[in-house]
Amino acid sequence: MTAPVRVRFAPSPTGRPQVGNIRTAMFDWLFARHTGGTFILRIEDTDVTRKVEGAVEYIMEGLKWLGLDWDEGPDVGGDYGPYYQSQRLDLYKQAAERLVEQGNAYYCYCSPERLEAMRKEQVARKQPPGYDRLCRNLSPQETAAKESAGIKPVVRFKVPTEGQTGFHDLIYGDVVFENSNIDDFVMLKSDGYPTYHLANVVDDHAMKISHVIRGEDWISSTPRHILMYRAFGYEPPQYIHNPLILGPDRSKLSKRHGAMSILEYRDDGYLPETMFNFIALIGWSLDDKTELMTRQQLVENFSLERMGKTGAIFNKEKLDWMNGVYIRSLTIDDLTQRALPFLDKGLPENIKRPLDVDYVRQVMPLIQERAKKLAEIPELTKFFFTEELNYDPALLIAKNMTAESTLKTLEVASQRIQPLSSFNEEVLEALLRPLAEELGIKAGQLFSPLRTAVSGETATPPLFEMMEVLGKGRCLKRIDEAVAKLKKLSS
RNA sequence: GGCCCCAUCGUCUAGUGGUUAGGACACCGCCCUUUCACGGCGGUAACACGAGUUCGAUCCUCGUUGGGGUCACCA
Repeated sequence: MTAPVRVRFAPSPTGRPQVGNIRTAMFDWLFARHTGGTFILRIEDTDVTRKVEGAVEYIMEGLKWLGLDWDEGPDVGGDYGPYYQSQRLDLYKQAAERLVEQGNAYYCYCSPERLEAMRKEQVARKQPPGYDRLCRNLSPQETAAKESAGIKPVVRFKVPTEGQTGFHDLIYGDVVFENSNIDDFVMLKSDGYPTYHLANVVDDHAMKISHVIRGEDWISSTPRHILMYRAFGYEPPQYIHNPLILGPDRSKLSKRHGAMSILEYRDDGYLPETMFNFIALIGWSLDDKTELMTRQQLVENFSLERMGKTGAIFNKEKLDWMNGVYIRSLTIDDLTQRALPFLDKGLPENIKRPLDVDYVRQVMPLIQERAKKLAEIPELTKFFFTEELNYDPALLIAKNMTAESTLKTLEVASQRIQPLSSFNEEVLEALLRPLAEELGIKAGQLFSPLRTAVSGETATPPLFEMMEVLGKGRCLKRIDEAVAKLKKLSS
């Protein structure tokens, strides 16, 4: 019989959730949901010095945004709490003391300064850096002396000096390390907090975690964990290390690369559907062609076996493409609702708020297939909202046209548009396309100045649809303004 | 540097002891077209190298090279 699947995402609250960590959380979640297991959120706040205020909230915000709901965690509780490691200090202390009593660990009184000097020297002598085990065999008298001197010790694990320690990773297979290459690492710090090594072993066991999914950068410390499980007499969980997300230079993705929190992607206007789909595809694939998948499809198809073992560069261009695909798949109402906050934030301040939702809804179809991120929608649509257009009058003049001919063309267009009783795409097309012919110019030579006159831009949605949304009054006013600009230009 | 991991187009990837080595992004053409997009069609582009095993290796083994990770009282 196999134990029920219980996986945890165990972030350290040191800032905003990075995509690499979020990906691990996604794999945890996908695996739990696929197997009907339990997904647990545990906060590893054992480094008082690195703790960042609000980080836990950010992490939860990021998870929720992607729809990664947890079954047990700090806010929802569960049978294995508390879910903050800072609230489980006694457990770690007891565990550490137990190993000391068993002879698997010992108190170390070495000062940070001594350790620092030791390391420096080891590096200078080209020796592999590592604790020299000075305190491993302290006599009771020496220990007593250190204690009475008031030195707060750390607890170090007594790593066997011979033999090997290995484990079977579900992705990487068997990985074996020589014990002689592992130093006596710290389990419990002098402030009474555990290190990651101790805390994760104690908690994963206490919380009955069945599978540990984490970044590949943890592989080299896994033997320490195995050694601890053995010392405690616990059965280690299954390990699944996944390859890292790399920056463009192929090194581990970090702030140096502008790395970015998942929340920044949200604020840039990437849809959660996109991020979910895209991130799942970094290091995992279904087959040789399926790329666009819903959350549900991902849950159904996810499997550890199809995870790769090579690090992957985060391909931003492809992300943009995929986001465009998802934006295009939205209904107009949905797109409108999602765009609203971005418009509110990104449109010039002098535009009246709140925005007219119905008007926004009319504009959306015109940019839906053009927007790659929600955050670029204000720029794409600003001329629908602003009164004043500022553009270089020279942009009004199309190919093989002059200021004079353009001026004349616009004047005629204005005259013809004025009497229109209905003002929509069809009517405009029926009026303007023949007009170009009548004037003896190409369609583009008429449409292009109109486009610029009406929008102030040279790249816009289709002219007639745009004019329809803008409305007759505003279009005429803008055409007349363009005429005035041209007059000024030629005078 | 020690230890560990990895290696298919520029990028993300599929793949098999015998394939024209497949897909996607990007890129380049062409088409559509009032601009920009979208869309359609087509194209350039990869098995790091060297041995070995084998009738035959991209695929299996070893080595080389390259890249990455890790060596804290951080996770």
